[in-house]
Amino acid sequence: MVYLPIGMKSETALTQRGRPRAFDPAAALERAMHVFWAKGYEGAALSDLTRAMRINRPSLYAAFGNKEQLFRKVLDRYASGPLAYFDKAMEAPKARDVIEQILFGAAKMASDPRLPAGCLMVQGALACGDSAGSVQKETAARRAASEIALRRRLQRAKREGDLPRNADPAELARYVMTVLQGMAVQGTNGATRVQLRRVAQVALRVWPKP
Amino acid sequence: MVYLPIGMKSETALTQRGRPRAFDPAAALERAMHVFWAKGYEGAALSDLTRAMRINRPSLYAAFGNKEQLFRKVLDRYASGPLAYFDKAMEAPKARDVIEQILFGAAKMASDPRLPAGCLMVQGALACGDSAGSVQKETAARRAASEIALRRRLQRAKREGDLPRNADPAELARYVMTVLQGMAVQGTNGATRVQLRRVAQVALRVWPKP
DNA sequence: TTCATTATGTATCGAGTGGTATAAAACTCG
DNA sequence: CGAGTTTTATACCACTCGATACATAATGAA
Repeated sequence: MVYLPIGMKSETALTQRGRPRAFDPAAALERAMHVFWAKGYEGAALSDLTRAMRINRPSLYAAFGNKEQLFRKVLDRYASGPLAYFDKAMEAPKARDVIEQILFGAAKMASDPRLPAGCLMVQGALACGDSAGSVQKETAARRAASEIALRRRLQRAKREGDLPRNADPAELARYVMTVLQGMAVQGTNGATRVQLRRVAQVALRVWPKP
Repeated sequence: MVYLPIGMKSETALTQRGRPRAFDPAAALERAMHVFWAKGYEGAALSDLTRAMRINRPSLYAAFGNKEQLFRKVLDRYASGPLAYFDKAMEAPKARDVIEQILFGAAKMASDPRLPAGCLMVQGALACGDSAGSVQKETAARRAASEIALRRRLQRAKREGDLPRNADPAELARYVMTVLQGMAVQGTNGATRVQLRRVAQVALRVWPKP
């Protein structure tokens, strides 16, 4: 499971030396994601994490750094896993489809029975103490980045005549992100998939006809 | 500042005995609210609270019980203070005005420069560890209660012909709560008042004409 | 085998947590 | 003035937190 630096001479190439890992880092990271998702950064104690990941503390530190670095790796995994629907939706040809896929994707994810409720990017570190200020900024920055990406996508749609001339991409993007984040909160409150889908449908009524 | 039990005989009536309080409990509670609001329940350490409240630990425990009871008292204060716009909006005669006042009230509060960003009821205990499970349920229950109150108000509006016959009060109420909670998240991200007002205006476009 | 290397398991560290014991201080009542 | 009562301030408690030291186990290389 060791990734060889490419281009290394075969003479000095290190194969796997020392005692091999007894766990799968990807699976452990997935389990850590669930803990952070359910309890938040501060609410997730290292004992919670190691228990769920089925490794002990030194293994966690050797493989992932420390709690904060583990959380950042979890955020990456989250963005490329449960949140993948977002980037995928951006590739839809029509703006209306982009928004539909985003809203219904969020409704699906935030109420997936196999996953913790809500959204890690929202509830992972929304309000926390000073010691978690760094990860708080990180999640906020990622949320802001999603909004910017969506805004750019809507600006493109406007140039393409896919949105009416009086439409405002910035405020539409912010509106959609607001609904998304609200759906995350609703998810933690136990909202069902049907309920979230209906919220998405209502939210979609504001969409301008092209 | 002692509340006399009514009907007590004047002979045994206790006036203020013992050393008097050196602080104003209402002001201390207000300061505690700001700390919980900014840092969340778990992120607010007792040392943060006592420093902000300008009292020491035993005084806090004597006056407010413990951390959890203090948080519950803070929630009450929050509901009757910064969140008062919500109950007041429910008294508007027309459903459309109710929703407008709620959305613009939230935009105003979540971006008030004199207050922490966002909404205590959302970020106070959204995702947290097991030890905070009780307060987590409390904030979730209060959010749910607000949604029920709003739904009832819209049901009344429908009976009064203030909403079209095909309108669904339950899903409209859930939609409005979703936007509100999303605006709280946007507030923590530093959204300005103008930006939040625009979100409110966009959200209002879904409103059915009566 | 023997050595070097890496992972594991236990046990522990200092710091910070929520909460409290205790005694001095400040008041009212008699 | 005491006597009784309540608050304040200091110091401390047991516990949990994130993080690590250390010895052992398990592998590849020599």
